[in-house]
Amino acid sequence: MQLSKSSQYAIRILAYMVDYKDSKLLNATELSETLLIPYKFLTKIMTEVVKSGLVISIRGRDGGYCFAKPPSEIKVNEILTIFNDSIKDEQCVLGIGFCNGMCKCALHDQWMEPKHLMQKMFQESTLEEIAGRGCKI
Amino acid sequence: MQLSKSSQYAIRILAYMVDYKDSKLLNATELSETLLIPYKFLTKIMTEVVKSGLVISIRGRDGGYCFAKPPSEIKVNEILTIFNDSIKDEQCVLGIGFCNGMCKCALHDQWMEPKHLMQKMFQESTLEEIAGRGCKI
DNA sequence: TTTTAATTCTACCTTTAAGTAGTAATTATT
DNA sequence: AATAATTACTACTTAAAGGTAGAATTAAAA
Ligand code: SF4
Ligand code: SF4
Repeated sequence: MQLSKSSQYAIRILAYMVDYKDSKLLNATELSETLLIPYKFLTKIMTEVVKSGLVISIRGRDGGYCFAKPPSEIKVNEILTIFNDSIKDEQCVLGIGFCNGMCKCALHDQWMEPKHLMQKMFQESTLEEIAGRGCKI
Repeated sequence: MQLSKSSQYAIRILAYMVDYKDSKLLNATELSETLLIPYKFLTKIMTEVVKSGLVISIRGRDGGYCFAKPPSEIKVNEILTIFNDSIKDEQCVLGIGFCNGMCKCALHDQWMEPKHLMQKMFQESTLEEIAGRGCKI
C-alpha cells in the first residue's frame, strides 16, 4: 500500500525544487545529498521526469534541472503517471482485475471512498501547494 | 498502491470459505480451481493462515480447511497482519519513514483521511460482512 | 582548445515478491 | 496393511523493483 520508490522520490525532489524555482538550477549531486536519495537512482528518475516534459535539464557544466512550467500548474498526479503509479478507476485493493458494475469484489463498496480521496488528492494537488506544507525532505 | 498478492488471495479465499463455514471442509484443489489461484501458491499462503490461528487444517484424506473461529469475529485486518500488510499509523504515501508530529512530509495532511478510512475499512470489516457483498471471486 | 562539471545512455547487480517442484507427513478408506 | 488423498516442509526458479557502474555526451569556463 505505498507508491513506488520512483514516485516517492520524484515527488520529494520536485517538491524540494519548488523553493528554488526562480533562483537557480539544481543539480543531481545537490539533490541527492540534501534529499538523501542515491545519486545514480536519482539521475535515472530525473531522466524520466525530463522526458515526460515536466522538467527541463541543462547538460554540461553549471547544468541542472528546472521546471518546464510553473509548479503551480503541475499536479502531483502528473508525476505518478510517469511511473505508472496513477490510481486508475478500475484499480482494486484486491487487484482482481475484472471490476465492472456487474461483478464486484468483497471489499468494493468500502474501497471506493478512500480510492476517490486518493485520486482527488493526487489529481488536484499542485506541486506548489504541497511544497508549501510540511518540511522539505 | 495495492495489497500484496498473498493478502489479496488470502482475503478472497477466506471470503469464499464463509459460504461453506458450516457445511464442509474446503480443500486446496477446490479452492485453487474455483478461485483461479495457483495451487502451490495457495497452499503456501494457507499454511501461513493456519499458523496464524484463523483457520484450522485437517490433513490427510478428506482433509481441508475450516475456520478456527466464526467469520463474524474475524476482521479483515487480521488477515493483512499475517502478511505484514496492515496499514500502520506511521505509514506514509511517501514512505519517508520519520513521520512524527514535528516534521511531516508534503502530502501528510491530505494523506491522513484516506489512510484512516482504509484502516477503518480493514479493522472494522469482518469476513462475514464482506462475504455477504460482491460476487464470490 | 583543453579541462571540468554536468546530464544521459547502456548495461549490469541486488533484493524482494511471486510462483513452482518435489518430497515428507498425516489420515480416511479399502 | 496398503492405498489414496490431503496438508506441510524445504528448496528452488522467475519476474519486477530498486539500485549501481562506467562510459558517452554536452556545454561552460579557463
Ligand atoms: S470489485 Fe471493486 S474493489 Fe474489487 S477489484 Fe474491482 S474495483 Fe476493486
Ligand atoms: S509526514 Fe505524513 S504523509 Fe509523510 S511519510 Fe510521514 S505520515 Fe506519511
